[in-house]
Amino acid sequence: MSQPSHALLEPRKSPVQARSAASVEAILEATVQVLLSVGKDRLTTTRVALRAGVSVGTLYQYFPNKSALLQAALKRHLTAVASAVEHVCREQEGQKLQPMVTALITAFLQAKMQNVKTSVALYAVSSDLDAAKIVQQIGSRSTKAIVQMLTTSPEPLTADPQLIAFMLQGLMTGVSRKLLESPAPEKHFDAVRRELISMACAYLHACSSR
Amino acid sequence: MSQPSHALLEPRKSPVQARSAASVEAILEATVQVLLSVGKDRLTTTRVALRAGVSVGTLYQYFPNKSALLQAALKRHLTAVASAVEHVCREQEGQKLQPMVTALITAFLQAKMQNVKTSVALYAVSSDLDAAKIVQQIGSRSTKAIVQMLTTSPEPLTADPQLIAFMLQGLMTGVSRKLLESPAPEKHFDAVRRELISMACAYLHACSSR
DNA sequence: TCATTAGATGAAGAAAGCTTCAGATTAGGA
DNA sequence: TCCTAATCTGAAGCTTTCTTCATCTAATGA
Repeated sequence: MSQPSHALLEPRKSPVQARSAASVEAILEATVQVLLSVGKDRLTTTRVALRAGVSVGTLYQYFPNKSALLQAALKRHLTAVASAVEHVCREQEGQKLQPMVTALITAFLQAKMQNVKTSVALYAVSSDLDAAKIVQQIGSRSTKAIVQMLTTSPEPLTADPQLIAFMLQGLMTGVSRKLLESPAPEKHFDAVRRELISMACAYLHACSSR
Repeated sequence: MSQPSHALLEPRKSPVQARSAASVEAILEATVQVLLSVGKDRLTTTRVALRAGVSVGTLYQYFPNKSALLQAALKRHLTAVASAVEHVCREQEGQKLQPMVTALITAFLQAKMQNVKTSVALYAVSSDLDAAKIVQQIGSRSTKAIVQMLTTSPEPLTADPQLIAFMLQGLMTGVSRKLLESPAPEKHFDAVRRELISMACAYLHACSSR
């Protein structure tokens, strides 16, 4: 009688004992693994539970349905990336533009490459109707942070910071996605990072002297 | 006895009479509409057939299964975009870098915005295991065209053209996707296009004088 | 006109997956 | 130690969806 079920996608139960927290963790981890090995279409709750080493019943104790499970996994990953971005942005406030974007891009890429497989696996989830909202929602956290950072730079910007942040995000997500989905992401990581920084710097330079 | 079914995803039958060609067209169109209205997860072959104004049986006369249907719809759209890109690239051979990318970006965006809804709807399909292969396959057509175009410019490039093409594609797809998934794509279309060109030009400028 | 081929239909078989729930097991505290 | 609450289990019901195929209708050409 604690909560009327107004939010159908929230966890049904919060872990109290240590073992249940471990179950939730295992389930989320297994979700990514299954996603990666068989794809979203052939992902079944039973399969996830099996891989997690628990029974389906346990899974449904913490996630009201399959969709919620996928969204939870996605949210977890996106939040990690957004936090990383917010962190550098705060750190770089007041700096000049070039070091700013260099730090931003480095941090973003690192967060994505931290667990390449997770990132790739979750692309399949992210384009789903409801999931897209989550992506935008959490993505806007990054936008805000970037805008805030940009406005603290001593170098004046001629274009709308909001627009610049939009472009930078588009650039980073687009390029990193292409990289992650390429045959050997690690191999070209450094070269791509360099180019990414080079492009962003060139762009910002143009923005601050137009 | 015409063809042994070696390719499970190819159409079962090729339209001979006009009405069947119309059916195929209607089915493909309906696929996108259903995708858009209820999302990939709730897309059923029956629903698509209903929307197309044909029976399920007819659908299965031309597509061996649901997956093939989705892939066909995706392929159709990607091919159109790739063709547009190839076309401008050929057209711009020998030009200077700046007009090149300006034309490239303009053509790419136009192809995507031609039918905004189709593009958005198909994002949900594109991230699926098998579909990802198609995306890469057709995407590489564009890469080749861009590389080819770049190498014909009189301005010398210091970086690997392959890498530059990669970056440009990442930039264009990333930004256009963000735009398409935003609340009002048309509204910011022009501003984004300008920035896109600005960024690409700044980048290429850096590439040709480093 | 009529035979033959192309195309369309949709009820129904079969499979697959989601989700539940009644009962078993484990942990924590009195 | 023993009771209570937390957690786990997995067989099975229920629903949904895919896909087939026997049959009907429309077009083509001789």
